[in-house]
Amino acid sequence: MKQSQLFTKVSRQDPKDETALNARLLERGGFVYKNSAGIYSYLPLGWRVMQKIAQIIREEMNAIGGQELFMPALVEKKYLDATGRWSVEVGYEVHGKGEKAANFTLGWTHEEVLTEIVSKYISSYKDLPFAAYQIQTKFRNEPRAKSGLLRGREFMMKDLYSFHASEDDFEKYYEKVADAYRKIFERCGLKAVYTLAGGGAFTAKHTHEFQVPAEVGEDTIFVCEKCEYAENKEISKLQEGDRCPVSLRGSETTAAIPKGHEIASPAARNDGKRCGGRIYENKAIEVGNIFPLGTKYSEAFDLKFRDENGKEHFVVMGSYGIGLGRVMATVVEVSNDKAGIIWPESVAPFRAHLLSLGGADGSSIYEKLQKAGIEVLYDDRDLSAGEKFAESDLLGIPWRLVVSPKTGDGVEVKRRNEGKSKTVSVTEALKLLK
RNA sequence: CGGGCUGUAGUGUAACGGUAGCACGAGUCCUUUGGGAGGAUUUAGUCCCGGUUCAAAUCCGGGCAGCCCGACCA
Repeated sequence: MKQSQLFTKVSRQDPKDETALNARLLERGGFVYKNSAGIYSYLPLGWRVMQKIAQIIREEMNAIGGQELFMPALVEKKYLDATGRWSVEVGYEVHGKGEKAANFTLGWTHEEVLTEIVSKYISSYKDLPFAAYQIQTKFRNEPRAKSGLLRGREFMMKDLYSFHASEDDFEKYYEKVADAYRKIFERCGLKAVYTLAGGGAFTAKHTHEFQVPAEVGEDTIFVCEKCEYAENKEISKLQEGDRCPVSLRGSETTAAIPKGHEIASPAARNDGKRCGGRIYENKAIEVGNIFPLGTKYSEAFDLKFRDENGKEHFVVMGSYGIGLGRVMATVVEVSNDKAGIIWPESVAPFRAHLLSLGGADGSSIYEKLQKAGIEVLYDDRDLSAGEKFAESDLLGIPWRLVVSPKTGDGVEVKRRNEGKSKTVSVTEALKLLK
């Protein structure tokens, strides 16, 4: 894409009244536009990042058998009445003009909707297990939207739901999803800590969150320095300075640690006894969560199956969420410098940022890059070198290519996260970027 | 939902109760071109409603909005 045609522009100054780094950098760069507090438009650059994140999530969800679908954003009252969640305050009630009472809510979660759908198709143990997910806008009536994209009233979420014939089967899948989540966050360039937590409005059981340590985070977690075992402060009995309670190899699992948790960290498998590492307190951003739902929703919608003996049972369920905007904002929070964002290659809006300086024409290189299938943003505008460099740094595209009278037939290549550049032939540059 | 702070061109900011100014941006023209270039010229603003006053961006009341703290929360 040619930058001269990009309708958004970067701003030199931070937006007023915005302290969260992700909001400042993403708004300045023209990745997002704030329409209202906690409500954002994703502009072309930001939307490309979201698509990259969505694609990574899709690949990992599909890899564990997730079937993608798409459910309504308008959820009829009857669904939430079935579980007594109509009155939960996080929802926005909606009604048509002229109707007195709200008969719908803007979907803030979809357990009920999907469970009802599934109940029309599932009848035998042979139909289980399976999992389905969607990537969709969720609406939550946040009393206080804050921290840029981190807590919004409207946000893109991937929600996966799984359906099982037994608790055992569910638990196996739960671990599978946890692994998929680890891959997703790693691929997005995030170091997420698997954290034991509470379940809020979704379940009375313990759940797990994926937390990325960051000052701006609104959660507090206790993390073991050694094995990375972590608990959310909301439910934890730990304190900073405590010794890690995890029993390694799971042979001495304490009551506080749910089954399966002892394999949270590969490091934990190398030792035969208690971990004993020091516990640290950290602020963290919750980028994903996984919930056991038990039979709460299947009971509400009479979702049953018959086993081998013809006996009826309720389906055991789990739900698993990732906030896409929150992932994007978290990447910005943990990957930046004074000049701007440093996108990991996996989620960057473009792979290369080509700048032409001093009236040089970069169009032939631009075409070659495009022909080679490399996503490139070409800054073909008539601006000073300093301005182009500064904007390029702010946008944070991983590879910067410069053509100018100085570079002759070659092209100067620099990575966003490195200081030095080198001038190479165009062929060489294409090879580097492949 | 409680508390605090703040609302002035597109953005960031100034103005004692008395002429709304500056910078950046944007438009046009010329000159420039390796770390946010220079000149000329144009553009555009006091959140809303009410009150006090000869006079309100400024003081008062009420809304609305934004940010931050708390409560709440995927």
